[in-house]
Amino acid sequence: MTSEPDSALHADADRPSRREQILRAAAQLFAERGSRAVGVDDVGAAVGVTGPAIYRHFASKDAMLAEMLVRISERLLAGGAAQVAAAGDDAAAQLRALIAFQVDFALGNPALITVQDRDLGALSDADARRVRQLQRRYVEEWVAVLARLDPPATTATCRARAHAVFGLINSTPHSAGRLDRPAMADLLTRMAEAAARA
Amino acid sequence: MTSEPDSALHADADRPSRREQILRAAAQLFAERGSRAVGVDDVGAAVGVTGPAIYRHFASKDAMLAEMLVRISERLLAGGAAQVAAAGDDAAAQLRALIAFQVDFALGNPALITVQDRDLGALSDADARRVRQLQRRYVEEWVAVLARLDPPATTATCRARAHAVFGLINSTPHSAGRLDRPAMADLLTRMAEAAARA
DNA sequence: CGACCATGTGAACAGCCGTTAACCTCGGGC
DNA sequence: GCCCGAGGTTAACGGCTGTTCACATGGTCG
Repeated sequence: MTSEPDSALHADADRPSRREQILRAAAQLFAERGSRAVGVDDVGAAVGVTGPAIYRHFASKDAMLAEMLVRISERLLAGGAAQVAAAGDDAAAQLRALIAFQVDFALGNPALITVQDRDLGALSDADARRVRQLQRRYVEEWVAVLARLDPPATTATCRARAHAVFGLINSTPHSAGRLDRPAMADLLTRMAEAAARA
Repeated sequence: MTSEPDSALHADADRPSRREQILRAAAQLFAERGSRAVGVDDVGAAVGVTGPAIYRHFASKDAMLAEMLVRISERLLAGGAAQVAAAGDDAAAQLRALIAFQVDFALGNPALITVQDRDLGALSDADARRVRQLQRRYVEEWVAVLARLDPPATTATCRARAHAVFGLINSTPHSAGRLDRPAMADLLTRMAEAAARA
């Protein structure tokens, strides 16, 4: 499930493997219409192939979605941890780093953000558990930083704060387009920092 | 489509009409699993009837969803406009009123909030247009207030700000439970006000 | 050269689910 | 007392769609 010779070798190459093409196209379609409303034929057509060809690369449509969501969660968790580690011991700097990271991710991968919190429910119990665990660990990264910034606050409060900030930043996909990316990044960053301390 | 003798007469009575029961149960189920993953039989079972009985009250499953979303949008728009009107001429007070209103709505109707932005895509083009128009008018309510509070800001910026604040407040459903409602309301209100001006 | 594996195709299957049809029942007005 | 409409029920249809199957093809390696 975790080891894929393909993706390790040329995942983001100029000519990504069919597998990667499919995952990307599927993410886009899932974000637009919802995973349940997208047929296997649609995904195939998006990469110039018929529907059943998908099964040469994935065990099932659900497996596709599962891999997609697990990857996102892993990228977020790894990235978040890295940001905190790289920001030194200053909690304020850590928060800024986390926010910048999340803003960048959300603006750079609107489709993934959308799918992640819309289609989590479509996963099998086992897969959903796995994704939720990764998400929780990512949230804990934030909670730890927020707790250091506001010691008297309870953990529950910090968690709620973190979720609210996610909501703020991840709202991007719903309002995309009107502002160019740098301006949007700037605005979201300022808003998130203000909200995180309120 | 808009006139319903039933709902006008005893919509929120102690014993709501079957229609209302169905709409409520459906909202709950749709929020939990997504409208596409919920069967007509599930909705029926939730109110103690069989699936096809639904068709005595709604033309189709889609019509159910449509009515649900239109109603939410209308409630938000009407409520928002009322809040602004009642807050007098002070833009800051208007913003506070809008935030309090949205926070209250989100905490009081988490299922509706979830369904509204997850299942909009499942509507027919005509219905989707109608809902989006109502939503846009509600957003404009916010944009007008935000513009008065920060005159140099462009309309696009204000719109982005409004969407971000919605994201912040509406994140509630995803993090519900850990904090009791008054505490959550307080936290979200403070965060939203801080974010709206950043 | 020949065998093989990866990849793709079109056809067919199977199950789910929205919707309809035909039939029941009960409470209330002429 | 009878009729009728509102609201339910069960059974059945029909389409959509995930998945599988049998078969083609083309590059690669022995």
